[in-house]
Amino acid sequence: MSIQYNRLDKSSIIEYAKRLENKSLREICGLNKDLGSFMGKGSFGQFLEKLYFGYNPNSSPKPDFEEVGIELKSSPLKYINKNTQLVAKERLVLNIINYDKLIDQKFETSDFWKKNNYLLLVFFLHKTDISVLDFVIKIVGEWRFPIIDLTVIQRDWLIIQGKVQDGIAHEISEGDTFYLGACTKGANSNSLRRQPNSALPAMQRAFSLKQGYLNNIIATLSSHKTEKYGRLITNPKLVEKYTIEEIVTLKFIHLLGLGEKDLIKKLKIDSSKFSKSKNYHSRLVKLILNSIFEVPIGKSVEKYIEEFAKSDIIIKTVRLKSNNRPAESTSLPAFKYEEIYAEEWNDSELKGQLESKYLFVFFKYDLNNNLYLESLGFWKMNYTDLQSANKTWDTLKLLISKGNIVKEISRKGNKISRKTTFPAIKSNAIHIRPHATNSYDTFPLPVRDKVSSLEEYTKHSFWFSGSYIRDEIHSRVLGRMQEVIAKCNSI
DNA sequence: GCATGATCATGC
DNA sequence: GCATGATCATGC
Repeated sequence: MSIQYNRLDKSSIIEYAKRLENKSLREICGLNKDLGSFMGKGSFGQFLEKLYFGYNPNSSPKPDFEEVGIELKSSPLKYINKNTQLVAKERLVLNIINYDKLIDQKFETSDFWKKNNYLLLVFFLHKTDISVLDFVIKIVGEWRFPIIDLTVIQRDWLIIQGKVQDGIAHEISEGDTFYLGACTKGANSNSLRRQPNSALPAMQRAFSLKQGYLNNIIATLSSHKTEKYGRLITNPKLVEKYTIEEIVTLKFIHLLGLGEKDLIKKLKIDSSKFSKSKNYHSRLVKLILNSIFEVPIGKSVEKYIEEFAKSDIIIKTVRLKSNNRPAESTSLPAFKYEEIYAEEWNDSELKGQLESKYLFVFFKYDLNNNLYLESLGFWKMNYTDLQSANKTWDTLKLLISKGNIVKEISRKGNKISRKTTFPAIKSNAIHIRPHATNSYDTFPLPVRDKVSSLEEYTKHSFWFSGSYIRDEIHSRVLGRMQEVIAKCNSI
């Protein structure tokens, strides 16, 4: 095929790219044979550049279409909600961070901004077991960051730069930031890099757009856009003055210390429909958030409030006893044994969950045993704890792959109770517990369990341990909230 | 009173 | 019918 566009003309490039929609590379490039190795994560992008746009993939710090400042990026999509909705399969990985150069840069003239301020995005539907040449391209469009997002992104960039300047590039986490992350690039010790201001090596990282942010881009570019969003940040002036964290905290100040019943009364919440549910307090918190942030009925605050959706915020509600110990540990969604068996830590679901940004809301029992709203705030797991979670995950994976799940079976009448070998609560940040409707609610095992001979086992999930919530999460959230309030009071 | 296994109400 | 976000129940 011939390549028909003009590198010096923006609209010619965009128009040419648009022709990809609803076609595969094989179709549009008229290929009738395979081209060797098509596996590997970046290969779609490489073929797109080489076969369709006719230039060789490079790792230049300049945009791909240098003359007009456009950077070409491709990224996989997947279907969710029973194949009705297309969403990003993963974050969008941008340029690799050069730690040495980053520390002296200004955002406006940084490598990140020079390369990525004007993106041409090609989203394709990912499928396993087919050649990348047959992936169907679903959405093509140009993207420039809206000014209101840019303040958040610039602040994110500064947070990442700050960690590198402080010699803690090895402690960077995606949970540090809202829209722009710094994700690891490469899976093993070959991916370690030198960092300035510290002798410790750091994982190689690249700037990336969070999955939630990408989903917002997808909804915006997609012609079927029906999603409506609400905003925390209603104008650029607000976000110049306050961070997202401060905006959320300030909205809550007048509710802190209020008892459950007062909150329900004050915000006119109807909690009667779920008063017997075990997730009562979580539901109550969601309704409180809906009321404060004016979320329409039937929508969730995580998906409706644009800033939460774009930064993949996970909301958790905890009841604290008067000694600050949580009444219960906090669960993550149930995992599939087969997935743990098949995945590596760096691509694991757990790592993704633990690198997220959380919004924790704490209720506490007063001396009369009444619950009141005590504190709230954003939290992300630190580097050391993430490493300890990695060990817990490794242990679990080993047990699953050896079929060493059940330690002991006991019977009482017709009730069977089983003890597992799974990592226990101890002093660990996370542990593993059942998470099922009952013990017959199971997921298949990749390897038959040796003791019980079971081929499927009660659903389990990872839990944040009670002592970890008290010592790490709650104390950080409370301290941070007090700092934020003090700072805002002084403005 | 904690650790651990078991289970629940509800929404989509 | 299952995922969700938890709490309940029991033994040590």
